[in-house]
Amino acid sequence: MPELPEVETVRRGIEARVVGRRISEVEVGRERSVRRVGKEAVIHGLLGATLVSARRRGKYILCDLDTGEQLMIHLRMSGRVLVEEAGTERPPHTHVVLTLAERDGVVEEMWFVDPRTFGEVVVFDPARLDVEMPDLAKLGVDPLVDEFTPEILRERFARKRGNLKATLLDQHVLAGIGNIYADEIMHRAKLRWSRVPSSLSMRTLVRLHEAIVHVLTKAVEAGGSTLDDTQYVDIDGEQGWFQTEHRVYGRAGEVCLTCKKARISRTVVAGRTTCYCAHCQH
DNA sequence: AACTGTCCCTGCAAGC
DNA sequence: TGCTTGCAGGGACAGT
Repeated sequence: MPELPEVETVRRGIEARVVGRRISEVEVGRERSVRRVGKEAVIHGLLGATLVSARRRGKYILCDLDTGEQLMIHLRMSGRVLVEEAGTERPPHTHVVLTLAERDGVVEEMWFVDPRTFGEVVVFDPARLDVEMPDLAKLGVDPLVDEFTPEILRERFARKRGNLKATLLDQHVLAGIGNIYADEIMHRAKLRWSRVPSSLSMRTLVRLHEAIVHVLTKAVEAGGSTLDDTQYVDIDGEQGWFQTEHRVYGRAGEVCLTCKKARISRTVVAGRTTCYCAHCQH
């Protein structure tokens, strides 16, 4: 499932293969994928435009266009972005196709593919961010893009009386962490999901901060995680391999790789499957 | 204000 | 074998 590392991998692919290219044709097959602003706005906003950058905040991919507008892509659960030569057979659930004008005699297409249709493609005027993209405007701190220190973590956690896992998943607090990396981060920090964020000592916050940066950075280096039951791949169709580094996620019932004593426990927190080691995490 | 539960959607795997 | 059921989950939204 695309979280910060998977989204960052896709962003890099867009930067390498799509930025600088003019969009010569736009096809929208499924209107649900463009539900926020509608089919006409997306087609009108992208046709003839050139992507001039590919940035990311949390799980949002943001591309500046030479028209002054921005393209936003959110993969949600099952979204994928692929670039293939025009004429290549498109996979099922290809909902948006951007044809990239000919370069070196080759015409390519950027596909937005999304079986579960939670993902979306939006074109908007950045001056109207607060109105059109309130979720993006209220996004929390991105641990790899924004300034991120243990002190910032302390400020963000100060009034949080719920549990640590729900807080790590709250995109208004920190942006980019999803279910897999929340579990992996808490295991590295040796913290139980049930800890209360506002009660954590500065020493503990320093440990958590290190775990957040470490896990996300290593996962980005690995190209993200590709799980058995999902089809996450990068823009060239390549899998990530961070799943081989997972120490708790998807390992319920197996022996903990760190203490080699306890078996990984499984429970449901904030509606999400949660895996942790009861021996290592307190 | 902060937190919890529900819903959206499809593919896949387990169970009968 | 072929069906049904459950599960996966990001984030908006409604309700407490």
